[in-house]
Order: sequence, then C-alpha cells, then structure tokens
Amino acid sequence: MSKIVTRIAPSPTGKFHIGGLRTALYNYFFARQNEGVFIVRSEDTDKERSKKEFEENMLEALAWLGLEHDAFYRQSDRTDIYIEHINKLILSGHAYEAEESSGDEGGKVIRFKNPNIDVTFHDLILGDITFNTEELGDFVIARNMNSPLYHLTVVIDDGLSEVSHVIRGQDHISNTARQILILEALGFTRPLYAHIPLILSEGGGKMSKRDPSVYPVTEYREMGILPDALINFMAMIGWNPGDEREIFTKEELVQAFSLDKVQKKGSVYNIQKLFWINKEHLKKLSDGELDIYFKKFLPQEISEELYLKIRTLLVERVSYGKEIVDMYQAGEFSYYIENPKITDLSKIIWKQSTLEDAKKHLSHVLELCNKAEDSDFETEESVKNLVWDYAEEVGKGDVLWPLRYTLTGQDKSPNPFFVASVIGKEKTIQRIQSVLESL
RNA sequence: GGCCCUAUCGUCUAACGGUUAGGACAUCAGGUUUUCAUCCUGGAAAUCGGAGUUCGAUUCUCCGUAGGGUCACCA
Repeated sequence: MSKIVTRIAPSPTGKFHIGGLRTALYNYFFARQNEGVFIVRSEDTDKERSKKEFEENMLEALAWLGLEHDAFYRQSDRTDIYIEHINKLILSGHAYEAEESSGDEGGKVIRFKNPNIDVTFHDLILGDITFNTEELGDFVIARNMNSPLYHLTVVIDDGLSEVSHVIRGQDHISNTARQILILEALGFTRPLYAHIPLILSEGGGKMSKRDPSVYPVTEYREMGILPDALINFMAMIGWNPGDEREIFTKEELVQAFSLDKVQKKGSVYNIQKLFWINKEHLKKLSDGELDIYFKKFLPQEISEELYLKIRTLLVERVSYGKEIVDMYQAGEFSYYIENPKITDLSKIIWKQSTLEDAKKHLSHVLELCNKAEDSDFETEESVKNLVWDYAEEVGKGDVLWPLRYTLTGQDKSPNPFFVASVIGKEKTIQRIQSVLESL
C-alpha cells in the first residue's frame, strides 16, 4: 500500500470550531493509524477575510489537543506555484483568460474550460456519486494570475503533497466534481474521497459560527474540558467503535478508528454528553494531574490546605473546571471558609421532630465533640464514628440533619461528617455552640 | 427551485434478511448510612409513510414525505 497522506485545510476566517475539529480528528486518526502523514494547510487565499490571529487560534487548538502535524504551509506563500500551474492550464488549452462582465473594473479572470462531462467518484463513506458538470459552466479558477481561487489551490496542493485521502465535510461533496475536472487537466492522481457527515446544531441545521451553542475549540479549554475528553466526544459523533465502549484516550482512538464505521447522516451534538465524558476522563486523572487541573479554576479564597481536603469531593461533583467557579459563586464552598449565617432556625428541624429535639441532639453531639480528640476530626470516617452510634440510637435524620444544617446553613451540602472533618474540631464545636445559644 | 446526500428512542448510536430492536447521555421511579452529589437497580422511550422482492424485512428495490448540503471573482 502506498503512503497514506491526509490533510486538513481550514481557512482562517474565524476561530477554529468543533466542525473543523471533527474533520481534523478523522484525518489525524487515519494518518496515525496507518503511519502516514498529517498535513495542516492554511487556506488563506481570500485576503479580505483571512486573519493571522485565526490561523494562530487553529494551531493553538491543535497543539492543545495534542494533534501534532507533520507539515504546515499556507497558500498565500505559494503564489508562484499557482501561477506556474495556471500557465500550464492555459498552455494546454484547459483554461483561458476572459474579460469579465460582472466585475467592477472589467478586469480579466481565468476560467476553466469545462469539458461538460459526467463525473463519477467513489466516496469511501457514501459510495458512488455522479455529478453532471455541465451546469457549472466555465467556472472561474483565479481572479487574475496572482490571485488563484479555492478550487484551483486545493487541487494543486493536494496533488503536490500527494494527499492520498481527502477526508472532509459533506458540504464539500458538490465541489468534488469540479475539483476532479481540474485535477485531471493537471494530470494529478485522483485521491480517495471520504465525505464525513456534518455536525448539526440543536436546531438541526449546519452549525454556523453565530450559533450560541457552538464554541470555538479554545473555549472548551477555558471551560475546563480535557483535551482527550473533547477528542473522545467529537470522535463519537458520527462514528462508533463497533462495540459498546464509550470512553477512549486519543491513542485508543487512533487504534480503534475506521472510516467504514463513519455514519452517513449528520448529527446533532449534545453538550450534556460532553460533560459526562469529561467527568469520566477526570476520574482517571492522578492526584497530581488533578491538582494541576483544578488549580486553574480555584477561587483565591480556597486555600491550598482546603483544596487538598475537598479534592475528592470536587472529583465527585464537578464535570468540568468552570463549574467550580459557578459553584463557588453560588455559595457552595462558603461553609468551609467562614461560619454560616443561620438566618432561618426553623430549617434546623427534621421532618416530624421538634425544635426541642434538635436542641437535645445538638447538645449531645456537642458533648461528644468536646470529649473527642483532635484526631477524631481528621477524616470523614473518624467523625462518623464519633456520632454514628448516637444517631443510630435516636434516629439518623433527627441528629444528622440538624447537625448538617448547623455546620453549613444550607439546604444542600455534603454530609456533616465530611464538613466537620474539613473545618476541624474547634470550628465544629463553635458552630454548634453558636446555634444552641440562639435556640 | 436544480443537483447531491440522508432517514432506528428527545440526543449519540448497535443490530452478515430471522433479536423480547441492544447500549450510552438526558429523563422518571426506587435503593445505597439525613439533604445535595456519587453509586446501584428498575421504568418509560425508536425502526418516517406506502408499495413491492422474500417463507420472513430496521436491513434489499421503487415511489412519496421530511431533513440537510450545494448552486460566488468565499473557502
């Protein structure tokens, strides 16, 4: 089998988004799996819309995800090559200069001499597809000698780079026929085509850059989505491994990927599943990796010491890093940092019990705490041992609910053993006393 | 509108023509040492419609219908 060469060819006219990423992924997987070459090409022939910052954004996104490429070039650096090929086409009678009618200044454009034939190509995903190229007419392939257009540059670059597989979005499917026409005129070998289904936005249509649910790839990084999680998620849209595995690393995907398991139909991407996948990947991180990850999202108010105590809790509760910030702003961690303000004492009452019951149980727990050692507050488990027998005896909810509410002042929180172990003996006693005094 | 492509739970998907149509996310119910979360168990939830072919169609064919893509001196 000859060398596998794939490429992605984004135009830097906007931030690199997830549609482009999915295409990149399939090209990357396929190249790596076959020990081939993966090329990144910046299609910046549209000088008006192309911006350096977008090219950088794409490269940054690919680097973040660990999708290393074997070659990079941009079309604006290759004008000489294109001129050479335009001349070749004109000389061979496949293209000609034409006075322009629709233009502003009536300049000359280069048109391709359309042979008006049926073009059939085999798509690795869709099967055989035939187009009648007649309606294309003699289409324009360059604004002038120095300004080639997309269809021309694609063919020349793919040809010169010896791209073996053109894996791209289905929005390019109707472009294929005219590109084949140019390609044959230039004498390049026809690559194999694989048009992958589009990713649809929630509404059902093609994702547009204005869609609020579609973020640039770099934005997922800011949210705290892990590179492998995003890769995992995007890979699974429109492709499946053929078994029921769901969680993959990038390397596993390189092994598992196969073009014939790629779906034919477009699919809607649903961000909930991304969060779930991210959480699954988070669970696989070591403590050291977790520290680096969480550190980026921790509010200053959460000290190093506190962080270490609640690390396991974060893994349990957080799907993606940015959530920590949201949780913090909603007051989720406040009770670890400062004493809660108990404004509504009636909330301390558990179900059918009374305020008197709560008072009695809290007093008893206070007693237990007073008798306890500092070491009894070291872990969730040790605090539990301290009060568990009593709670079992008189009713768990009757003891635990008032205790939890006393320690946190919130309707929802982790269990009181955990909270007590985080804040320690002194503060636990303090909070119980404070509530008892106001009862 | 022309051309091209597609069609299984809400979403992502599985099912060499023969399965009680499977899994995951989401959702609902119950449980796991009080609430929330985690975890476990269970439930509800789909083959777009109509003709064929066949002993038998989710699966093959055709026709509808619906959705998407594309029709630039953008890529």
